[in-house]
Amino acid sequence: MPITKVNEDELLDRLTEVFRTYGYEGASLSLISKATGLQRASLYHRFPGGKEDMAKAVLERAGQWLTSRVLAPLSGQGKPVDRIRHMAKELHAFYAGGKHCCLLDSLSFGSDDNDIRHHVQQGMSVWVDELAKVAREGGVTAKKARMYAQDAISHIQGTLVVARVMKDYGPFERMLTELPTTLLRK
Amino acid sequence: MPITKVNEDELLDRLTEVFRTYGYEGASLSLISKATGLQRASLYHRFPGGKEDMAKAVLERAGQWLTSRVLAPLSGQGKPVDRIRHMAKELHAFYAGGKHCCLLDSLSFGSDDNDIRHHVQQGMSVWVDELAKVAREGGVTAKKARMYAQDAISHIQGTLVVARVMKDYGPFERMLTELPTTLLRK
DNA sequence: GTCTATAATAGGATAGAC
DNA sequence: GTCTATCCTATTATAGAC
Repeated sequence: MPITKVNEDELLDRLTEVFRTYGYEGASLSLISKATGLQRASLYHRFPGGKEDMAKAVLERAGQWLTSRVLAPLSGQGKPVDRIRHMAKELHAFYAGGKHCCLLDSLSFGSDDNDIRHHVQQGMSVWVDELAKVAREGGVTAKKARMYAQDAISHIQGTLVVARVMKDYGPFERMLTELPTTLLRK
Repeated sequence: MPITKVNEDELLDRLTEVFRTYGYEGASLSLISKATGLQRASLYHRFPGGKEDMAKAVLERAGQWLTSRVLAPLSGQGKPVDRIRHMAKELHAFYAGGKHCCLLDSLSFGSDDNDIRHHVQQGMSVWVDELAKVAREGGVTAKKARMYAQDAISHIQGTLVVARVMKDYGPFERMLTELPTTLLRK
């Protein structure tokens, strides 16, 4: 007999799914309630701050995932090219081959000065920095490394937009394949 | 003495601004009313179908803009490389150097089977096709031309996401500069 | 920890005067 | 064509029982 109807991990999975798909404003408590199987009041028990708390928890968890599964290996042992290949494999799983949107996209609409957007910016910033670092270790000059890192994030985000709009996952797959080469080109 | 408080063009400009920034769900009638200076009832007089009508009109107009200012010159006279350069210049203006989001991104969230998303897909599809055409004319094989066109759209969308999140417009600018080369590379 | 019930507010949309 | 006033519904949020 479980103490909670749905455990923390599964709850956050389902919350993530809703925020990814509908964006912050589109993710109504009705949708969230349906997706999680919990009534409004139960959701407020878990997230006293309401929807904003939920979105922050979702972002926090995605950040942890990125850090442990992608960024840590990226700054770890082995040849830079192999570490980038590893990242590509992890990203393929994370975004379900392009079928999942990126929270950094779906949660970055709305007014400039909101708390969620600050979290989003932080997440993307860390990612760019780590990518630039591995490119430098691969022999790319500091200036180019930063540009390539930004371009890589741009390409990831862009192919995910195309995937969502066109239901064409080819560009995303291709981008991942080419990532080791494009990030380390001289 | 004007018959209308705001003319059609300016009205659509302001509607575009709101939908771009806040997305479909985030664009409440209160926000729209404030941004346009028109009361709810006046908006319904102009757009009997309500918010959905407004979003469709905004997409329609953006599509016309794209067609006349970008796609027509793209399939016009002159060397392919010059036509692409021209597109880059127009896109720079259209997206205000990266400061404006793309409607194809902000309006593509939500449930799969909604009318708006179909319009969005249509718009992106035409754009990809035209880009592929000019790449072919530039001597790129049909298969590669399609891939390069998808990549170009991906890169445009991705740099706009990065611009929105990071407030860094460098990647967008760079992408436009490199567009003629990347689209026509052998 | 989850529920039903309910309050309070914001959202989309309409009627009718000017 | 625009307005004020109003309606209905959906949304966020809370109270209190179990």
